[in-house]
Amino acid sequence: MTMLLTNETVRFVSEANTLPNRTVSYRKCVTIIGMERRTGRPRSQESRDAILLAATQLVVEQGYAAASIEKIAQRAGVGKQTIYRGWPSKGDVLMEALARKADVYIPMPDEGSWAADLRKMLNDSYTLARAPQIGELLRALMVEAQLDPVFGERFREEFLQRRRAALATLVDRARDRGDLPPGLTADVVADVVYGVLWYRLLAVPGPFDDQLADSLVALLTTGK
Amino acid sequence: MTMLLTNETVRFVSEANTLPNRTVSYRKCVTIIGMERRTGRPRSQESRDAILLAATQLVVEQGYAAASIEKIAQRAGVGKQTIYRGWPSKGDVLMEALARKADVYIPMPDEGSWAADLRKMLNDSYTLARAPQIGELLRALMVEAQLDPVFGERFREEFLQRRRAALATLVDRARDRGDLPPGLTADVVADVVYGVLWYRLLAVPGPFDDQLADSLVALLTTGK
Amino acid sequence: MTMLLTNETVRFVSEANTLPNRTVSYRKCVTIIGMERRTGRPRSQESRDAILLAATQLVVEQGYAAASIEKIAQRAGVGKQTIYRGWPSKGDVLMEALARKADVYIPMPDEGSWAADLRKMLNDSYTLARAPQIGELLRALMVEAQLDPVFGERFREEFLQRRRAALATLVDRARDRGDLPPGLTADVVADVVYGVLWYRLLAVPGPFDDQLADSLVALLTTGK
Amino acid sequence: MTMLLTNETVRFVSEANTLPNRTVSYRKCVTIIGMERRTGRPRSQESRDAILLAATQLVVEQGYAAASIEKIAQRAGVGKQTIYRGWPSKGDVLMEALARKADVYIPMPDEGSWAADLRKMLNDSYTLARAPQIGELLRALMVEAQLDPVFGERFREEFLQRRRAALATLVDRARDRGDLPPGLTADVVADVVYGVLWYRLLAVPGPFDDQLADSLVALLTTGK
DNA sequence: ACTTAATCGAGACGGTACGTCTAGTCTTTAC
DNA sequence: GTAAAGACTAGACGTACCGTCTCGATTAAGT
Repeated sequence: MTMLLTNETVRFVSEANTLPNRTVSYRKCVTIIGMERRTGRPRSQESRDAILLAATQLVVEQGYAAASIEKIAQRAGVGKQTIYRGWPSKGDVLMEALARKADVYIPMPDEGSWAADLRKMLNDSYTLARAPQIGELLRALMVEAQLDPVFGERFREEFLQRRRAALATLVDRARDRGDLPPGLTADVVADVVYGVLWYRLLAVPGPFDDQLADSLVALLTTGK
Repeated sequence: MTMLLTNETVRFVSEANTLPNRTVSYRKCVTIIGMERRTGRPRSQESRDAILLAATQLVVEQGYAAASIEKIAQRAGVGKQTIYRGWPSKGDVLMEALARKADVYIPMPDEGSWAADLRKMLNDSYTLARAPQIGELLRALMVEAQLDPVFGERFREEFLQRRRAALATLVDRARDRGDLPPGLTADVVADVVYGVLWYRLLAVPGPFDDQLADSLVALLTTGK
Repeated sequence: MTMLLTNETVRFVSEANTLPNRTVSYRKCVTIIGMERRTGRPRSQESRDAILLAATQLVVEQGYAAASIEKIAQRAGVGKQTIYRGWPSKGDVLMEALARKADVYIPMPDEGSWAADLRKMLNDSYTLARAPQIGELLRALMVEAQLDPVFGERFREEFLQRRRAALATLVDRARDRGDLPPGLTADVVADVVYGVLWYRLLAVPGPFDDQLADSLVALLTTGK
Repeated sequence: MTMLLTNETVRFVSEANTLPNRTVSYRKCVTIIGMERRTGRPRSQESRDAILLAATQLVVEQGYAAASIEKIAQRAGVGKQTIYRGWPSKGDVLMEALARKADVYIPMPDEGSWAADLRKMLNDSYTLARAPQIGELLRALMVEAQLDPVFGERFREEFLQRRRAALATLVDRARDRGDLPPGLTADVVADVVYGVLWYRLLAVPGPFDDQLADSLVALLTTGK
């Protein structure tokens, strides 16, 4: 069988097999799924790293508006084409940069009670978002998702929805334990938890404080 | 006959019998079709209106990324300078366009109880945001606030904070009535109400539904 | 009557009236043919001058291959768009630069005899081409004419043919005087005179010497 | 003795021994001068052929500007490196392509008289240049000689000077026979003959006609 | 048969330039 | 006396090539 593998097909394949949601070069993928390597010079991992580092630095130091492809390439000491070859859009660069930065493991606590689970989840998420580099990247990603609808779709599916799904798992577990306040659905919990997170990131300059987390826990653990 | 021929008029004339769908400055147009020409200066308000209309249309029809100052000016039949003269940034144009569109009066209901007040506030806000033109403008404003920090500051103060303040008034009134669940502060209420609103606007493509509003009311009216 | 006016038609009009063969902006053209001026900021003569100077310097100092639009703009302290606005191609920039340099008046001597006229014409032409800056520009123009066929057509019509025509005038006058060797046509004279000129410019690094001019005069004044 | 052989040294050697002026791979050269052959995979003659064919086709079909190394390699089904390995510049590829096409033997007629020799030489040269594929290649070579001075030097020495030398041989022979018009030197003859040839190729779109050849013969055979 | 070594196609690498678009400013003429 | 028109410098966009550099695979010659 002959088959033409592109980044697109690779991404599809990797998702179909529930692989990690990073943009994956076809080279790695074919290694993973056991096919032969492609010809030609392999993509440079050093260049990839330099690009992700440069993108992160620019966003953090000078803001998203200053993070042009041109400047990223220049700071990374890389040709522009190398960026276009590796990612379908600037947003995807940032999404992978964020994944690198915060190894984006989605916390799946099991602390024994809904209140403790929720508290842990909130702490993890808010601590992450409070880190300045992470916060800047998150804001940039949300902006890019609005400016580039195609990337926006990817961002929602690969980033936002996964976090909603993780929270839904906690909710399901709480419901099984009979721990969940009546009338609370996974969607509402996610809307409140992530709504407040993003709203504080984008709309209110101040940081998250523990008091806010306390209030949310109280809100979401109180039966009617 | 003396006649001022520009590339634009010429192209318009040549297309006049076929495809009149180009943007044409009204000034030239009225000359061609024989109406009285306007003289003097009282162009200002019409230009403002045309600019706000053009900005709204572009954002709604083609998305924020397509709404450049250049295109707004062209569609409005206006010089770019007229825009720069009237507003300090593109975000401010959009903010005024939104104000025109939704007459953005901030609802201050007094329905007799915290639950009813909150419900009314939620309904008003979410109905507004659900209107497609308004939603697009809001998304554009939040993007611009991230890209242009100076405008962002203005947007927070003049738009976001006012809405938080209005909600705070309701909370204060409820507290005075002894109606408010214990442990609930105006800030937490605002974070939840507007957090969910913006999160649904920016991060989740689906519309707000009444069920979500119900859940939020339940959440925010239940004592611990 | 409807009429479509473009820069191209304007150029045609200006040529139809045997105006100087410079690329002419429509603004100047309508002035020439008596129409009103256009609105908007006028094109900057200083920018035009800087562009032509920079182009000449780059061609002369670093050779034609180094004379990119980008470098010309940078050295001239000018936006690229200003170049694209003013000339349809890089070749046209060089053609105008040459016109500036050598005020490209086409010598039309009348020395009383075919031999003297020819000698004068040869001296003028070869002296011009021998000047290093002129020679480099001429070589660049001929290269560009090969690389860009559209410009090539313009170059042939507006530059090469005019010089052939001037020489033809001398030949006609000589024939009227009965001064011309039999069997010599204007085309053959032009092919020999300009053929040798361009061949020495492009193919033989050495300069033109007076001896060569002497030989050509002898050749073209001798009856069979 | 150990010696590092490169294409450059090989060319020097081959020229020092007045071998044919084709670009010669060192493999062939060392065979010629009797050294041991190196190991490794031999260069592919099929690739060389495909490259020359592709280059010729691209120049003829789409013009010189379209004949990039990248497109030549792609059309030939060849890696770019194979081209860079075989020729020092694009001009050299074209020079060999021309040699293949027109087997570029330089005609050395001996027709018994200066007039007949010259006529034969003119006919041969002009017939060749009139062939469309040859003409396009010649124009491309002259352009490349201007753009790439290093190749230009090679082109002048290996191509242009050889043709001048051949013509000079005819002139010498004529002078020996007492056949040459007085005052005519080999250089002047070459300047006129090849000047007209290249000028018609580069500057005048029309073809060479026999009448022009007649006129040149008349011009160059007439004593003062 | 096995090693050595240079070539092959392929294609990524850091760069430069292309021609277009927009930002925000500046300068005319028209009304 | 302001508006439209549009030119100005500046710089990013995404694409095409440049000449170089890996890759795995191929192809002889010399063990």
